[in-house]
Amino acid sequence: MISMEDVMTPPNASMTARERARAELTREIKDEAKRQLATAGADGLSLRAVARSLGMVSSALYRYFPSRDDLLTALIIDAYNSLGAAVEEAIAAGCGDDGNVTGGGARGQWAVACRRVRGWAREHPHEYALIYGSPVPGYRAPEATIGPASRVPVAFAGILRDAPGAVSAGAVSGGGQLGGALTEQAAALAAAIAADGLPGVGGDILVRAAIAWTQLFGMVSFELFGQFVGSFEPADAFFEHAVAEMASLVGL
Amino acid sequence: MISMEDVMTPPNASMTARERARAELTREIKDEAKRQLATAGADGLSLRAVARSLGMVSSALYRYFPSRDDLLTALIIDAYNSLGAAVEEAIAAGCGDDGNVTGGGARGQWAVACRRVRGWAREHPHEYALIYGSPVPGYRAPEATIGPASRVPVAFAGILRDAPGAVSAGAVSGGGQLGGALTEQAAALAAAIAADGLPGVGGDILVRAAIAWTQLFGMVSFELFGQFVGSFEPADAFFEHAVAEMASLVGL
DNA sequence: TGTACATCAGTGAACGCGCGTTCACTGATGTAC
DNA sequence: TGTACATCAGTGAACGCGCGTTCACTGATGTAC
Repeated sequence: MISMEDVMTPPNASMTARERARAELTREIKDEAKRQLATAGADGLSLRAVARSLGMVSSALYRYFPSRDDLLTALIIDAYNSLGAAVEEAIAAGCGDDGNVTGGGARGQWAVACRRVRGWAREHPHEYALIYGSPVPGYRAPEATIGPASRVPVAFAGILRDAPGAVSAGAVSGGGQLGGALTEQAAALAAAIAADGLPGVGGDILVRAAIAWTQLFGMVSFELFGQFVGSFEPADAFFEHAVAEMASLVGL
Repeated sequence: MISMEDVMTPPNASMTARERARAELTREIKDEAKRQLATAGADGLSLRAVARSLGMVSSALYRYFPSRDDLLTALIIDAYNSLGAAVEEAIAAGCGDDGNVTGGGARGQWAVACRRVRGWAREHPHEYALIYGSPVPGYRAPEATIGPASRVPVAFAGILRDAPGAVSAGAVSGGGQLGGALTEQAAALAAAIAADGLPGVGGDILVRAAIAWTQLFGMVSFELFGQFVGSFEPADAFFEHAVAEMASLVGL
């Protein structure tokens, strides 16, 4: 069996030549696989084609990934982490995709985070499709993807938590108080997040973060998957407008 | 070549036996193909497997669809039309998925339309993935899909148009006036729609409809594609809450 | 420092599979007179 | 109403292709003494 460390470990001075070669080739295999996603999609990802591009024989890949699905899983985890890190860094730097400094404050952070998500998606459309597109039939994402997948929503919740006046913002403009079932789900989720070491996020904030999060990814998916063709394409102006509207909706 | 009429024509009394058989088998092929989408996804859709299930030899399908891509196109058009009709009917009837009559008015219509979209998607998850999921690599949707694809957004725009006070609602809560580029795109789109025979929809309304539309499909996609696992699942309560919030956002 | 053994990476052949599409064909259905 | 011909539906064999995965193997790298 091949452990997660094989997939994650970066090259390191204290490694043997064998270990260094292994880490490097593992990365090269994933890089080539990502390149192939672009032309064939997740379904068409072929171990044989990857091996061919790397000048290896296809059976050699089984030294690195025990099956095609494990390679897919590694790509999915990489994609979530890449997007998550990009968003976290953008929020921390308070800097947009285009280099524009957007005035501080939670509303500015919100805009910056949205732009970074869109920017990342446009830079890596096939990795985006891999994680936010239709599921690959017959493939079930293992537990290990859950953590990386939550980085973006958690980052969004963080923006809302740090917003002035967030604590008392139980009721948003139009929806009134949360319903009973939703309150329970949100509280359970807040507890789970607190147990993971990120306390201080109220359930109502999580609900608003989820609304913002779904809206944002709805827009990005529509743009990337071609639903805007013939209407709001290019989507830049629409995106900026919608981001501003959503900021107001979630109380920023 | 096989024309679109072959794909669309329903059985009819004035047809010859041959024509009736052809219409019926065309439908059966599509039905079986839809069933297979569920297990294999769009990429895995196989002419041979469809033929096998129908007790035919694979080459016989070429009498009905000139290639696998043409069959896919027919399925996509069917799916758009099925969803579009469901939403239009729900709005006209003012009745929700669950049979609840939601009080009249634009806000009630909005909720009913949203529930119907979600309901249809949950009833036909694989057809939903076909039209709103990641694009099938190597497949380019032909022009013929554009009309059916626009039925839902047009229906949403219709709700907003008929809302009291819609005409003067140029500025929504948080975003202020539309930017220049967005105003132009919206105006062009409004003109295109008017030319198609559905006049009276202002550009600002189209922008709001698009915001609502992306939010709605973002939620439905997240639910169907598994992004809510471990948080707002089941998504019913969250969905209802978000729909109410969005109604306010778009001025209903 | 040098040797003996264990571990690992990569090879090449093979297995068994399913796919889309073409083509010459047979037999049934439709049409024109 | 009956016959002659044209059109169409479905068959079965074949082409050429690529895939994931297994397995016994060779040679290089690492480790323990």
